[in-house]
Amino acid sequence: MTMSKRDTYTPDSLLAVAVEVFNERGYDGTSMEHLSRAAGISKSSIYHHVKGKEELLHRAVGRALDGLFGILGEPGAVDGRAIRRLEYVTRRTADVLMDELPYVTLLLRVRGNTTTERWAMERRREFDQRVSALLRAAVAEGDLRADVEPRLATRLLFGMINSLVEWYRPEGRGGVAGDQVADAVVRLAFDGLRT
Amino acid sequence: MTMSKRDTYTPDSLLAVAVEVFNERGYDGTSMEHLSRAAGISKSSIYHHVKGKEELLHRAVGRALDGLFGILGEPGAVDGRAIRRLEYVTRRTADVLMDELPYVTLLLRVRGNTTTERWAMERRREFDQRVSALLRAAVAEGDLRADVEPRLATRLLFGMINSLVEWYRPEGRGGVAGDQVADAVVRLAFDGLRT
DNA sequence: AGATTAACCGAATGTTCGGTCGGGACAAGG
DNA sequence: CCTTGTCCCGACCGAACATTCGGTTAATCT
Repeated sequence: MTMSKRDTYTPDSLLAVAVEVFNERGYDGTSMEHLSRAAGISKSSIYHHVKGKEELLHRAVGRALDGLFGILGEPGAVDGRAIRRLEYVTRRTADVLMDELPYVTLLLRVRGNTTTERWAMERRREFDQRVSALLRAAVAEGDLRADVEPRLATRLLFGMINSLVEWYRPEGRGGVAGDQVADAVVRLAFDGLRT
Repeated sequence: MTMSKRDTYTPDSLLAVAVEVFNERGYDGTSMEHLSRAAGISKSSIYHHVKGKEELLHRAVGRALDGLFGILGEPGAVDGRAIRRLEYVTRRTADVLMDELPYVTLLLRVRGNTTTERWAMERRREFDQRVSALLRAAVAEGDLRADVEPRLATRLLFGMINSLVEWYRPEGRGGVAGDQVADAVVRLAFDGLRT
């Protein structure tokens, strides 16, 4: 049987706490003191698990980016007609956003003040470009409206999806199920609000 | 003829500089030192024009909120069928976002750490609720799809519009004209991407 | 039992923060 | 040309900041 070890922090479990605080107060607005209080250990103990504040940020945005880029390798994003692949990526991006909500939230808010933040922004732009290419392909195949510039359409599409991090809260009281949210995203994005 | 006065800052012209820096580095990530360098005057001189960092934030978000609430009083937002009013508000919100870009950008990024930020968040929620009511009315009149929860639809709609602040840059090189952007927003929101 | 080590802490480090203070330059009005 | 008020500066302050350090505790290993 499994031994019950002392209840202690790992870099990852500490990360989970830190990311919550980062999202509440903003990365720059969060002090190590805030983190220590939220984690229930002293400020100096945090440095036993991670090198510093920026390592926590790096781990968080790295995890978010892994989730997003993972989508692009899935069969549904690789095979089939472009519009179907775009629909798939749209839905799965919404899924990943909700599954990895705090990590992606942090990713979408970095402003480029540190090396880590600039790296995150660059990788994120890369992801956007991959999706933009998909959208252009779908326009070329005649399945998407051609009267809106593809880059503009991509940005508005992501704007809609990414806004999830501003208001979506998992299940529980008053929370809509993730499936319904993802459905709504795909429906509105492709067919619009009108009857 | 008019006298040529000394070239000097007013609270408002200083605000314009400050808001740019706030948006680049984030409010918390911006020090008074950063502001002074960007404005070309010393840190202490800033305090001659404004009471402090937070007053700059307050002025900025106040201006953004005035712009947004102004829309709700315009004839196009008051008279006519609900779907037309919603379309009007959607387009005008996009317009205001682009006209007052740096100020609205700051508004959409506050996280609630200070009194000013919490006040801004509350007034913003108020605006969202006014639009949400409009959307519900349009659903009741049968002009909008009923298979997506109105609150959810409102959030996704705003998500799309508000994303403007993340990428729209006025005219100039590589910048699309504001009119075309607003057109695209309304078209995608109401009729979707599909052909 | 004794040695090792991961997990932790309180106190202190140097740095940067938002903000203050006393004074200097300079235009306008007398 | 001398006051007055505006605009600005360098020097400074206490507080808060991220990080380091020397040492303590308590599991685990031999």
